[in-house]
Amino acid sequence: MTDSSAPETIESPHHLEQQRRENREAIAALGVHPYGRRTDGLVSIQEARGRYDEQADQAWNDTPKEERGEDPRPRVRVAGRVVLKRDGGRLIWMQIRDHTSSPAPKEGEPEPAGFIKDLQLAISKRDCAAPGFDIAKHLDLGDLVIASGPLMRTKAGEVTIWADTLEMAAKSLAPPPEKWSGLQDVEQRYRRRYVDLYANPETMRTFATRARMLSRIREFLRDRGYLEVDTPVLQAMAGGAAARPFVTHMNALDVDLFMRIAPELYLKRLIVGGMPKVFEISRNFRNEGLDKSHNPEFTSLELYQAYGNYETMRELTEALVRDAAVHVGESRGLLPDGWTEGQPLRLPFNDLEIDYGTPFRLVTFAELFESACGFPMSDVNRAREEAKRRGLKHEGMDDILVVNELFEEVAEATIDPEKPTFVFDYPAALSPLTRPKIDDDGNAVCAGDIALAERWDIFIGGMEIGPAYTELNDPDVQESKFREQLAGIDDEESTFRSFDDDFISALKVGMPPTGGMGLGIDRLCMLLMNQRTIRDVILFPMMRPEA
RNA sequence: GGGAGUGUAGCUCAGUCGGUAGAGCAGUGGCCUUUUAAGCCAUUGGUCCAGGGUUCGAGUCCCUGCGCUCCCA
Repeated sequence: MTDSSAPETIESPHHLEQQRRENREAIAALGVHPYGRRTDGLVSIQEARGRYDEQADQAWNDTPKEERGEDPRPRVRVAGRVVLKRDGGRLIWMQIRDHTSSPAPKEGEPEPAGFIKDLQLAISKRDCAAPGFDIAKHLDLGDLVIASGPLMRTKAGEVTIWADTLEMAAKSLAPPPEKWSGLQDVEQRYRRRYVDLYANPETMRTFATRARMLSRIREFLRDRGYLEVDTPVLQAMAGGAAARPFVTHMNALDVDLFMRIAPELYLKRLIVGGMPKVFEISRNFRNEGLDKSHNPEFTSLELYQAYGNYETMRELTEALVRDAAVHVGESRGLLPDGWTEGQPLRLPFNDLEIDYGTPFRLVTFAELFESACGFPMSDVNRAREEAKRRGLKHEGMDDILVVNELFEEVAEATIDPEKPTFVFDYPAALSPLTRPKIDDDGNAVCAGDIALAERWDIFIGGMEIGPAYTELNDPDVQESKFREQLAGIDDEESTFRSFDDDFISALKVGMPPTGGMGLGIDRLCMLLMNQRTIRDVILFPMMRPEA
């Protein structure tokens, strides 16, 4: 920075950054590199606290200074971000934070499960080796430091590293959020997640839990013999779901491609090829709106099992969701002591207490429709009247779409949100990739005139978490389903019907009877981690680009 | 798309009836070797989202636009 530009810099809104640059220079002038170096032997704050030895500390304190020999107190080396600093002249106190630690709860508030408090450092002019004390003098809140020394407890009872070395790990040039209230601005929390993560440790906990949940799901599936695979994100045809795709262009081949809206049609090709049990935890992309349960890119689990059906998938899904709930509940300290299979396991979600422990509820589409609407879904004329009365879309729409509209508006709302619920046997016309339901004699099963399909959807906490099918494996029926066009279908639904010639070819090779399911991972995270919006379980949610 | 709310210092927020822009934290300069959101003294820091209007005078009232949040579709 030249002298001529200095006045301008001081006038600029970044004068706080300028002051930090000056502190960086002061540290560099001590011969210390302000951005640190490789450091081995670090322990987390959680580990450091665990190593504190009360007896050794007592023994040391009880020994007169002149009789002291080897210091028996455990030594640790810890890295962290300076979140509080109290400069006491020749003794400087700091609190440092890492991914395991949090600020002390406000007065009167309880400590959350697994709470680990930020760690205190004492940097004494007398006891800390040069240039540690001089570094400490020039530290700003937000700087990253490495301290080592014995673990002791102060008069006030605070476990502390009485540092004998203090090293610089990185200078922070950005002014940190307010030390007590953290980063509150919702938009800034998403845009600057790197600040949110350290300033609001609850955010760190949420994403650590999400990662553990995903590991657990993979372990659960691996243990049951499912193979994790990767299928194309860039697809010439976006199939397998009803959604508007993102379009992109591939220069080398000069073709337009779509970002996948679902991996379904590729995973089924793998079943054709002879992989018996596959799953993919995939990022899908849907060019639609943003709201508290929709992000344009989102994570889902899709899974297929040869020689299974939608019942197989129900059993698996219930076990998987319960297993995830147990593990998340455990890590949040919400699992009742001595919990065993079959007992209620209630996890909070907003105002709800959702029970993942006892068997999930099973209900058919037709039953739910009739109990909510007061007449059977096969009475399509009443359905039309009812839709009209309620001001729902109905004109120019196929009967079955009117029934579906009514189901989504009226019947779904009657599902107990505190009780995970499988809704079975959707109308076949709504499920073009699903095998029609047949009885033991091979006859189509209908509700009145409406043919049913072997599909369920699972609802938890008022959200649809995922569907499952007995997969349609008859290439001729699949081909006619692709060609079938319903009147009044919207653009998104019509992508379901886009004709994938190669997929038909695959089915012609022969796909075994197969059960398949999909599960919205982000929504499952919202539920199990009690987060109100999908943006609180996605590290970098979609935001309008800044101007 | 509709409705409600909101936008003020780096951060968290006040700002009354329209009358010279405020606090806490952070920062800067001091004092302090057991502090706990340390404390004490002094102090820097503002395009009040943008544009227009009303008015002697607008952070405040009106209009338009933009951003963000929540609710509804």
